[in-house]
Amino acid sequence: MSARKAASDAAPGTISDTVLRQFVGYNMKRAYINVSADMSATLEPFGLKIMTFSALAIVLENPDLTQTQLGGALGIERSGVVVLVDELEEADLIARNRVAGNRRSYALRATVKGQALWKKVEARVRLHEARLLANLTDDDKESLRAMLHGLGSTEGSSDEK
Amino acid sequence: MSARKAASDAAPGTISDTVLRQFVGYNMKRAYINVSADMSATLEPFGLKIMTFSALAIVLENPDLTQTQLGGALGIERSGVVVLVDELEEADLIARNRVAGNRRSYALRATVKGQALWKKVEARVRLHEARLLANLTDDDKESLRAMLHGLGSTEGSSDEK
DNA sequence: TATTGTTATACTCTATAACTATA
DNA sequence: TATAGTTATAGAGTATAACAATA
Repeated sequence: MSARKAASDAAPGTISDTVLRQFVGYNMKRAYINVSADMSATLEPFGLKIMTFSALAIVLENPDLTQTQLGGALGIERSGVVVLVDELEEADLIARNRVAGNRRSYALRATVKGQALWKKVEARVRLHEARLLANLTDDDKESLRAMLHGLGSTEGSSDEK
Repeated sequence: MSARKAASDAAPGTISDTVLRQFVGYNMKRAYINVSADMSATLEPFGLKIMTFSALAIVLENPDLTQTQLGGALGIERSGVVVLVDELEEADLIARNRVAGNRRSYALRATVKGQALWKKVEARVRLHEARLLANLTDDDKESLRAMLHGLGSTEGSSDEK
């Protein structure tokens, strides 16, 4: 017999992915699938999804911003913002306030209920991330966060020299 | 005046996301959006997508594996594997070979064309990742890759104590 | 004319469930 | 009965394009 395993009758777990695991992108995709699933499960009891959670955070930090600005901050289109804001408004977590002198846009602001919910959710998410990253030192966690932040900013380094 | 800016008439770029950026998960999502867009653009000239690229890699590394095994390695359902394998077979990059003694499953194997394409694509993707991570030291790149690998394995640390 | 919010639509990715042909 | 592959379908998430109201 050769050293090559007969993959077709081997157990599922014996399949290797050494080549793919050399790429940062592949590891990032697999990591994000796990992290986002955990995050979704954490938010679900609060009636939030990843994007409504994110939108709520931006609105709290930037009171009276417009929907277009919210979309810019979240990196999504205006049409997508409508859905998020609808959902948050429906849950009475943020309000579409009219702004004097400009009837085209809204001034988005978190409600008292939205502020209260945020405090609870934020604490819960922090706890959850701490568990998720329990294997890492504090330095490693901060290093990971910072490197991802660098990769997640506006530029994509696509082709510009 | 106070330190609070009037967000509603500020330029779009002035919206802050300091709170969200504290979370690893948010940075990972934003990073993955950028990285995957870059990756897709890199693969497109080769007629590959992220998942067909990944599937090709797994098949090359595990000749004669089954579709179910491929799905296990990629973390997707069997029904999704069919689409990927259809696409790779259509492009003559892998073949669904019959296996003696079991007419239920296929033995997947890369074609000569698939092997040749892989060499070119792999080199191109490596180059691309190097550019994407150009701001990081070699140690940082490896550290990032390893931490993501740790987060992207089977366990999700959801609720088990 | 340009901008803000909105709606309708479509596309990508993936899971679920039901089916077939084998075992 | 159980398994491998397949098919149909549905859902989530998001983008594109066209539109109305307003600037």
